[in-house]
Amino acid sequence: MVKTYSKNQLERYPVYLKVLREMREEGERFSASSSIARRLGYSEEQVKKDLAAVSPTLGTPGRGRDISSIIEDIETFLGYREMTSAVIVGVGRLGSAILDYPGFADMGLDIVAGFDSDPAKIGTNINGREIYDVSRLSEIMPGLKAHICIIAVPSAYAQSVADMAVKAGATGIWNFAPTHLSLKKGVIVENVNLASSLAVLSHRIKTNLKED
Amino acid sequence: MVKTYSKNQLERYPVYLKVLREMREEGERFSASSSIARRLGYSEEQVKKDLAAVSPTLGTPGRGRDISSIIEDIETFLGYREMTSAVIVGVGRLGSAILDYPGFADMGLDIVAGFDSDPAKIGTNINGREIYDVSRLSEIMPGLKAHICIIAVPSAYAQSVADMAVKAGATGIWNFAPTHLSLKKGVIVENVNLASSLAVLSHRIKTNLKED
DNA sequence: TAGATTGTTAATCGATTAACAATC
DNA sequence: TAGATTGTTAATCGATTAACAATC
Repeated sequence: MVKTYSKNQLERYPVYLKVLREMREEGERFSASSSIARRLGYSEEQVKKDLAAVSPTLGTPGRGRDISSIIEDIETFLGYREMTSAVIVGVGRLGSAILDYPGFADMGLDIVAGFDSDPAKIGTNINGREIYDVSRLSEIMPGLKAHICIIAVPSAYAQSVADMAVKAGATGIWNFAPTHLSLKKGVIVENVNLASSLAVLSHRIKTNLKED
Repeated sequence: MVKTYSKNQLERYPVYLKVLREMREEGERFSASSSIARRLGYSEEQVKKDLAAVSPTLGTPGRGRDISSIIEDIETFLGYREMTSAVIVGVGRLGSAILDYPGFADMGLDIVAGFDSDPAKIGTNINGREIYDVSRLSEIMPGLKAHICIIAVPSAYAQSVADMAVKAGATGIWNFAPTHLSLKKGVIVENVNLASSLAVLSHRIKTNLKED
């Protein structure tokens, strides 16, 4: 009887959070599933189910849910209220964009160090995070107590970086390289695949045009 | 009897492409669904269905499919063999990383111009693409025949940029800002939402740990 | 009280997996 | 020919939507 959450469902929670915070900014105190659904283009039933699945705080029939409570419940569910350490490998343009983005801290993700192979970058500091030689990954990572490795290196190096990271204790890989990684069971890989995202966009546009 | 493709399915095609190109590099000429499935951790049936859905070239029982033919068929299906023009709004760290990435051209996406509000960037050139003042978006975009707008501005500006882009003829929005956009029916929005991606990763790691 | 919205069970819809005849 | 793998139909599984009693 353990609750399970599909990938799609998990992806919706940060979206709810965003909208609920907006509603709170606008001065609302309570929100009905129907109003959230309308804003997001979701069905009302889906919103009800999704929120009930993570919120022990019950809603009030006739009035809706207390916005601050759901925000808190979603934040707790998503792990935003405790910090997890991560390292990033590859601090090129994309990697430094990630390091520079302040939002991850609010999501409970603390990127504590960076690694790169470029001598010009090694020893520097990006946003207070030291950049080390990637060859020292397995030496340094365990001491940082980081179990998430963000991979932002070119495709060709991604698999070997992932292998090193797993040896150094990574249980989760956030892969920004446009390539598939094979890792032993038990290691979670989440891919940010722009080619896939673009495929969806292009196909939808094409299909949409044909309909007219 | 028109074939339809789910979001998940569409997202898989670029992954197949990557693996098939690797197999070709390795000197293979034919591939069985089972071997592709094994590499990717997909089920064999899924691979068979996915490939059959986009490939008019039939496979050979007992031998598999001709790798070069499927590659060609997937590329055609994904629209990689004809160019579509796009503009990008916001050329900060993320925006310039996107402009700098050479891969999109191979996916049929031609980013023809950039827009920003920073006077220091306006009038410059990134990778051969002129950067214009964002206030001139509606004036310049129609002449570029670009119907896709990539949004890489801070959240607060994303909705108004999207509205401008749609007025200027955009039918597709590739949204990298961490916010939900509301647009009129018929405009396709595809979000690259790192918060959602991280939510999936974190939850999977947590669940995984509990299982042990 | 009446209206609105909750939480939840049942029905539907869609996607994935299993099974198998066809065939190179 | 026998083995392998195809393409496709049927079965299963899971997620979304519909329906509705409970209640503030």
